[in-house]
Amino acid sequence: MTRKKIRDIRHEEFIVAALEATHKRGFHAVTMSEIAAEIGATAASINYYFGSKDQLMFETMRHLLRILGATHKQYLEVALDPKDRLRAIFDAHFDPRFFTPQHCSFWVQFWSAAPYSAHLERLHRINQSRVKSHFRAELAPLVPAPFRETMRRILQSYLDGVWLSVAQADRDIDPRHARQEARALIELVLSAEFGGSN
Amino acid sequence: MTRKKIRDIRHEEFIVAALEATHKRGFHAVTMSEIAAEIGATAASINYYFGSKDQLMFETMRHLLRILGATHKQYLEVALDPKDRLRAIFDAHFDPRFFTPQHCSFWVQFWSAAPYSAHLERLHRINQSRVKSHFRAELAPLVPAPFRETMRRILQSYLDGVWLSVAQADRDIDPRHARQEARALIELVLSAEFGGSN
DNA sequence: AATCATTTTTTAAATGATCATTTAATTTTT
DNA sequence: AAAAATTAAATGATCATTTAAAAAATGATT
Repeated sequence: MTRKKIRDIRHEEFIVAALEATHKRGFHAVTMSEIAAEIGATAASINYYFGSKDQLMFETMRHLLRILGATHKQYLEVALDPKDRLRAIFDAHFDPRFFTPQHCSFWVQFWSAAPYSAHLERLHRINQSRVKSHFRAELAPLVPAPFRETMRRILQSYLDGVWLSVAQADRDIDPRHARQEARALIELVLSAEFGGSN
Repeated sequence: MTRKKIRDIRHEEFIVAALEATHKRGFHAVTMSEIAAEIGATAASINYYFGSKDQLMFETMRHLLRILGATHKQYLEVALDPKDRLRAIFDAHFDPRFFTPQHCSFWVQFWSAAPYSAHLERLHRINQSRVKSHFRAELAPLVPAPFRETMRRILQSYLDGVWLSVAQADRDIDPRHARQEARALIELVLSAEFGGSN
C-alpha cells in the first residue's frame, strides 16, 4: 500500500503549522519556534526537513498554489460555456478549501514580501503570468479585443483586492458571498456596451 | 517669517527617508541605519526625534494619509455632480503626488502588517471606515440602496487591488492610466441595469 | 521473539549575526 | 555659557542556524 513516509508526513504538518502560525503572528514576526510549537516540535527539526525558514515559506506557498491549481482544474472540467470558464477562475480562488483566513493572511503577506527576495519573486512572476494568461484566454470569446486588457486588469485587481480586505479582516470570510459578488462583477463587465451597437 | 524649526525639517526628512528606504529594502527588512543613511544621519537621531522605529513608521503613514486627505478635498471642491464626487475618490488615490512607487510599496506593506500591531491597527480601522463612508455617501445618489453595498465593495476591492499590483511592479506606475481605468470601472458600475426593466 | 547494529529522527545547547534602543560624550547652534 | 542636535559605542534582546548528542525506528540475524 501507499504507506506514507515520515518525511512526507512532517512536510505537510510543518506547512500547515506555518500557515497557522503566520496567521497568528504575521509573516515576518513569526519565529521558527512558534511554527514548530504548533505541532509540538522544535525549531531545529524545521531545518532538518526544509533547510531554512525561507525554504519552508517557499514550500508553503507552493502548497497553496497546488491547491489552487487543482481546484481550478476541477471547475474547468464542469464548465459548459465561456462564461462558466471565466467564473471558474473566481470560483477556484473563492473555494472554501482555499479561501480561508489562514490562507488569505499568508497569501497577502507572502506576495507583499516577494519583491524583496529573488527566490520569492520568481514564484510570483510564474504565478502572475499564469493567472494573466488564464484571464486572457477566458475573456477572448467574451470581450472584444480593444477592451479585453482593461477588463482583465479590472478583474485581476478586484481579485487581489478581495484578499487584501480579507487579510485585514474588515470583511468576513464567506466563500459563498465572495463568489456571488465576483459573479456580479462578471455580469457588469460582460454587459458593458462595447463601443458599437448597444 | 515662518522660519522652520529644525525639529520640523528633520521630521519631514526622516519620513521621506523612511518611504525611500522601505521601498528599496522592504517594510520589515529595512533598518534604522538604512533609513538614517538616506539623509546622511545616524540611527540614534531617529530615536531622538521619533522615539522608536515603530513610531516613525506610524508617522510616515499619517503623512501619507494627510496627503491623501488634502488631495481628495481639492478634487471634491471642483466636483460638479455626484459622478464627479465618486471619481474624486479615485482621482485622489491616483494623483501623481500620491500614486508613486515609494508610496505604493509603503502603503501595501504597512497595511499588510497592520493586523499584527494594535497601534497600526487603530490607524487602519480609522482610515478604513473613513474611505467606506466616503464611498457610501457618493454612491447614495447614484446606485439604488439594494445594490449599493455590493458596488461599494467592488470599487473598494478594486482600489486595494491596484496597489497590490503596483507594489509588486507587475504594472507600471501611470497615474493617468490608473485614473482612466478607474473611470471605466465607474462607468460599468453605474451603467448596470439595477433590477427593474430587464 | 529478542538482540543489536545501523539509520533516521529529534532535541538541547551553542553559535553568531543582526538590530533597536540607550547612554554618555561631543559638536553645533543659540 | 546654555541648550539643542548629533553621534559613537555599549547594551541587551532576539533569532535562524549549526552542532553534537540522544532517542526512536528499522531490520537483519538469531
